[in-house]
Amino acid sequence: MQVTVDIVIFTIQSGVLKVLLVKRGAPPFVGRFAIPGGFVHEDEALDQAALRELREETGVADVYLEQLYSFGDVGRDPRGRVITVAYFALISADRPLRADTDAAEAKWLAVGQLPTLAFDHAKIIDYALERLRNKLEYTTVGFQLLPEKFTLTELQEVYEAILERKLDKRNFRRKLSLLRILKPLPEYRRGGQRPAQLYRFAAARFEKLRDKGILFPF
Amino acid sequence: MQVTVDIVIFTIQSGVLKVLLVKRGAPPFVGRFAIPGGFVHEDEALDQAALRELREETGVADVYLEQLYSFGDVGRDPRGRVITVAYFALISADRPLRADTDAAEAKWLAVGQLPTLAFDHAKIIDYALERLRNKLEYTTVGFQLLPEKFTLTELQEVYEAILERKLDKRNFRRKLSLLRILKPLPEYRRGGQRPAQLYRFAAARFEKLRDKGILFPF
DNA sequence: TCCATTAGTGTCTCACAGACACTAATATAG
DNA sequence: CTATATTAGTGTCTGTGAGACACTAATGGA
Repeated sequence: MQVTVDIVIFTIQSGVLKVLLVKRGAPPFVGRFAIPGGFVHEDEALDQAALRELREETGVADVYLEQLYSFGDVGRDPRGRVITVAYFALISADRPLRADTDAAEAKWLAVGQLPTLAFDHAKIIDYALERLRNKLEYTTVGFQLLPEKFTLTELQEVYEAILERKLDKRNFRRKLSLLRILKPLPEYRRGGQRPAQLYRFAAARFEKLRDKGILFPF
Repeated sequence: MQVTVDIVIFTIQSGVLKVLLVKRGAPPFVGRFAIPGGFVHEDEALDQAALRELREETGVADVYLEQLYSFGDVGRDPRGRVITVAYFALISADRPLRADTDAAEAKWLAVGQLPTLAFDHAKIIDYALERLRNKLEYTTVGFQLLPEKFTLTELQEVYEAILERKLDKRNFRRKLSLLRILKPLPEYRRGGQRPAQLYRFAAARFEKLRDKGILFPF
């Protein structure tokens, strides 16, 4: 029995949630898009395998990565019995992928408009999306999709892109300020119209809140 | 690479949350308790393998069963590289296990007082417990641990056993009655002092609520 | 300097969570 | 048979947080 890891890698580009897909160059499913992944080596843990694949495909290392679910239907890979442990990862829009040999055929596609995918990867992405939407409501994963410094509007756009609905600006900001997990910086983002205050995520404060059982209310 | 499924099976006995464990008769970890499990066959899906193991170990079939997490550290099985897909199952207290050949050494142990377990099974149980506590708050898994007909006090005791804290009787009942997912039966449980009304779970109503995004508030 | 655009701010209402104490129905002991 | 112990069952009040809602502030560009 063979075991692979496959990784659903999300990012947000211009307010649209996208997944990283690679075009397959070898059978089966030649020419189809698939999520990046590969076989687990004999001497590496599952998480390590996922990290390795992520690094190989994107060149990035310190990203949010979490195991999603294992898919093991009998016919899911025409080559034989292959079980895959799916992961999902979030990377911020400001990190360009390295234009690598492997990644030559890698593309970011909007989750709303995916073509027919290889294997059962459509199902895996659906599952990842569901998990992402749920986690958004009680964790801080949303911040993983932003650069270190961001404006409140940018943060709100991340939530709106993932949840696929508009949020009220005043309510959104009120909730965030009650949580006290953002640190305002003495800097502003200029270039639009009125300059917007930049913030960074204060992870330490969040840890304390979570220990008290206070969750993230979106 | 070998793949197993392991199943954390919970039940509640006299108000105490228990896990089904089997004493190992063969190396490694002879004599230690482990959660039931076994190798995934070449021609069966993961879920099927879990169902089969569950049936073999307990003799019960239609129970709540859900994939938990996959554990694949390199050294977790001294026999070699074995990845396990862990499941968790809930069975109601009124279903006796068959006293089977396999189950000769099977025992229900309270989750609070477990001995040292084989493999990484302590970690797996911890993870299952966490999942169970979380799911209790937004799903109806609690009902899976009760027989078809039950009293409100019995239901509350299930919640208290899993969450390890006392709940207020009036608040508990008010919330349940607002959800309208219980159907009162024209029967009473006698034998204690004042007879208690019996209820059954009205699954159809719950589905509607969940579709509307209304969650389970405990 | 006027206008278009994006940033930023407060109140009110409603629903739900949690704290809290007594009455009702039966079983059992004397 | 009566008293007592035990478990079942019920309502109110208060505080917190979610969601609906509209205007002013600061800048860039025409």
